[in-house]
Order: sequence, then structure tokens, then C-alpha cells
Amino acid sequence: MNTRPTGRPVRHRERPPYDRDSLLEVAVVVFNERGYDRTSMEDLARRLGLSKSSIYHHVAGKEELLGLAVGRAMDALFAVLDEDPAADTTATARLRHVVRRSVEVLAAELPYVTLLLRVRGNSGVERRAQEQRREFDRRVAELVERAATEGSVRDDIEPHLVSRLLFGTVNSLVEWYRPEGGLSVAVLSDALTAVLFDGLTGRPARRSGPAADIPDRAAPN
Amino acid sequence: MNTRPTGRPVRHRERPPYDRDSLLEVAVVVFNERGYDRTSMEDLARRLGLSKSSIYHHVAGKEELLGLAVGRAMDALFAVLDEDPAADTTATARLRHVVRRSVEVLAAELPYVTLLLRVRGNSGVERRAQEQRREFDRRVAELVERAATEGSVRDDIEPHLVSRLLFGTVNSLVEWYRPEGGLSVAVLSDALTAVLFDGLTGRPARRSGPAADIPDRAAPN
DNA sequence: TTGTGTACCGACCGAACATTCGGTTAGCGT
DNA sequence: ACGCTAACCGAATGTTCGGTCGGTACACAA
Repeated sequence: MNTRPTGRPVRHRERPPYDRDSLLEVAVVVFNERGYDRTSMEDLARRLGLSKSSIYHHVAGKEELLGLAVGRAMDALFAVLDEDPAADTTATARLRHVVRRSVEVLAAELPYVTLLLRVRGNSGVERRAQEQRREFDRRVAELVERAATEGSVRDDIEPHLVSRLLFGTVNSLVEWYRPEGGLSVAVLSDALTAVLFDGLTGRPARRSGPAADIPDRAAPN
Repeated sequence: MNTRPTGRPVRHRERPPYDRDSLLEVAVVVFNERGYDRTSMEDLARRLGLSKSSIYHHVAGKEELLGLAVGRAMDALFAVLDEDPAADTTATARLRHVVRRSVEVLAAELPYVTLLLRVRGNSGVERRAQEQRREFDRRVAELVERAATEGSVRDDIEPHLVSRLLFGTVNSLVEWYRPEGGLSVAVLSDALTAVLFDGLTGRPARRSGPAADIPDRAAPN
């Protein structure tokens, strides 16, 4: 057996050492599998191939891990709202863009967004996350309102209700979508925007305004 | 002060005694507020106005409470699928009916359904619930497939994907809908079915087939 | 009066929990 | 050779958890 003078197994270069990011990446997956509350630091340590106490070398505690994860998810989501709006496009086009890009971000940052959406407002970290989600909601509702005023989006439903249905559908993707499962993000976001904007009964090619209203059909990746 | 010979406060008839159902009703609300895992039996006892040990007089444990709750939710949901299909209606009409009735059931049994949808498959109770949810999903996907074959529902999207989007939207209601908040179930289910079947850009009155396709517009309650 | 069943309680228990502490190890600059 | 630091560890600490136990209080029936 290959042993050191101390008799303990050689660790040297079996795996690169952890830093905050690589540790968080693993932690978030475990949190999603077992649920944040049900995941013990012991569970986490086992999965990392570390001892419990070593985790505290990288982060202050369990809650900081949660904070880092939901922070990352919120940043990615807000970035979508702030993407350059090309000044002259309609609110409807922007809304469609925000929905599509949100699906893409959700897919790209799936474990982080999943964790964010499951937060229940117990600790301070969680309450801050919920506050940010409400802010996101408000800005989308604003966009819906302007789109309705433009006339290319139905105005018989309250804008706030529309934005809740919209992002209810988008957010529900975390419950089943797995990027490695064969369904591409492009096909997914096409299907989702098609159903939400044109309806289940809509003919595939139908559109409701000038072609410019649908500027960002995704290319297959 | 009104005291008994024992010097302890009078309990008699201050509140009706609990049975399994009334206890469950409170428990489910607390589970949803704090999350099942984060809710201790102590939390529960405090909210019930009981001691921890008294809870065990009514139920075998925490997990039985969860089981009772998700069982009740699943029963209510499956009942919708088994409602008499009037033999001659189209699959599209039945699909629309199932979506609308699911919204109604979700609203009527909100705390129970909420708990069901948050179950993560850790214990046996939770795994059984998830198995039942998959069965529900399968039956809806079947319905979508038949509707697509009928031609009144778009067939450029996989039936299973459609059913996931449909029930993703429906299920997302538990994240924000509160029956006491002024929005009636009728308005909600009208809005939801309108967006999903006719699209955000759809004109309010448009329909895609014969009027019989939309047989169950809800009356205001 | 005595017995029975339902509803309830305080004191307690072992296990699991997040976190802390006092270290060791290995690589690197000097 | 020396000291420094990042990365890591085993063994504890105090706390909280779900659950148990041996009772009491009281309505009601015989």
C-alpha cells in the first residue's frame, strides 16, 4: 500500500482544491436534490469529499451558501431586464424577448434559479431574495401594461395577472427541465413563447402584428 | 378570576377539541408558511394551542400529517380526471375542462395542493406522492395527444411538453394565489385558460373551432 | 360509585444538527 | 532551512429535533 509516514492515504493532486465557487457548485446541486433544510453539513461534506469542518474554511456557514446561490440567480435574472432595449422596439417585442431570455437564463443557471424559487422567507437571506423577486415581478408587470396599451397584447386581463401567469409558466420549468435530457433550450423557449403568446389552439405560423414583433427566434444550439 | 378548583385556567369549551381533520387543517397552513422541514412539532403545538405530546394523541407523527395532506390533494386532483366526460365531447373540450377544474380544485384545496407540489421525494410518503403526480401527468399528456389528432390543438409541439407547460402554469398558482385576496376563481380560471388556449395576443372573443369547444365558461361565484 | 374513552400535559430521551477548536499537511517564497 | 498560508481534519460543544412515557381532567354510562 502507498502510505505516507503518518499512515494516512495520499491526497496530493487527486483532485484540485476547492474554492468558494467550485464548492458552491456542488452544494447547490445537493441542496436541490435533498432540499436545503434537509441537507446537513455532513451530507454536503460527504458529497464534496471533505470533512464537515473544512467547509467552514471556505464559507461562513450553511446560510452563506444559500445567499451566494440565490444572489447569483437574481443577478442573472435582472441582467435580462437590463439588456439593451434597442430604443425603438415595441413593449410587446421587449416582453417576448424578456420571456425568451428568462427561459435561457433559467436553463443556464438551473440549479441556482431552482434554489431561488424554492426559498420560503424564513431567514434574512431568504426574505431579501423574495423582496428582489417582487421587484422583478413589478418590472415585468409594467412591461405588460405598456404592451397592452400598444394594443398587441390582450387588455381584458389585468397586467399583473398576465405577468404572474407568464412567469409562473417560465418558473415552473425548474420542476422538470434538465438540459442534458435531449430537449434543447431553443426548442423549449420556442414552444413556451408560442403557447403563451399565440395559444395552444394557435396555428404554428400565425403572428399577431408585423414580423418585427418576433425578432428573436432562437437558432438551434 | 374564573378558575377551577385545581387553580388551572378553564379549558372546558374555550375551543372545540381537535380531531384529525381540524388538526390537519392547522398543520398544513403552518407547513406551508415555514416549510415542512423547518416546521418543528413544537412550532405546530404552539400554533394549535396544544402541547407537543398531545399531537401524538391524534396522529402517529409528523410524516403522517404530510401523508394525510398530500393524499387529500391527490384525491381531489384525480377526481377531476374522472369527472363524467359526457361521452360525445371532443378531447379538446375535455382538456379545457380538466384545466379549468384543476384551477378550481387547486383554489379550493389550496394549502393541501401547495404542500403536495413542494414534496421532494425524500421519504416513502413523498415518493408515493411523486409517483401519483407522474401518473396524473401521463393521463393529461394522453388527452393532449388526442386533442392534437383532432386538429383543434397545435401539433407542432410535443404533447408531453404541452401538458407540462399547461400544468406548470396551473401549478404555479400556489405560489401567489390567495382566495381571500379579491380575485375570484372564475376570473382567474377564465384568464388562465384564455392565455393558454388563445394566447396573450389573442383577441378576447376569438375561438378556434365550433362554439361547443368552449362549453364551460364559469359563472361568477 | 366505578369504569371507560377522549383529550390533553410536563418531563424526559437519544439522535442529529450546525458550528467551533486545536491542530496537521503540503507547497511556496526567501 | 525557515516561516507563512491555503487547505484540510477529528473530536468536541451546545442546541434542537421528533418522539415517548406516565400520568391527569372530565364527560358519560352502568
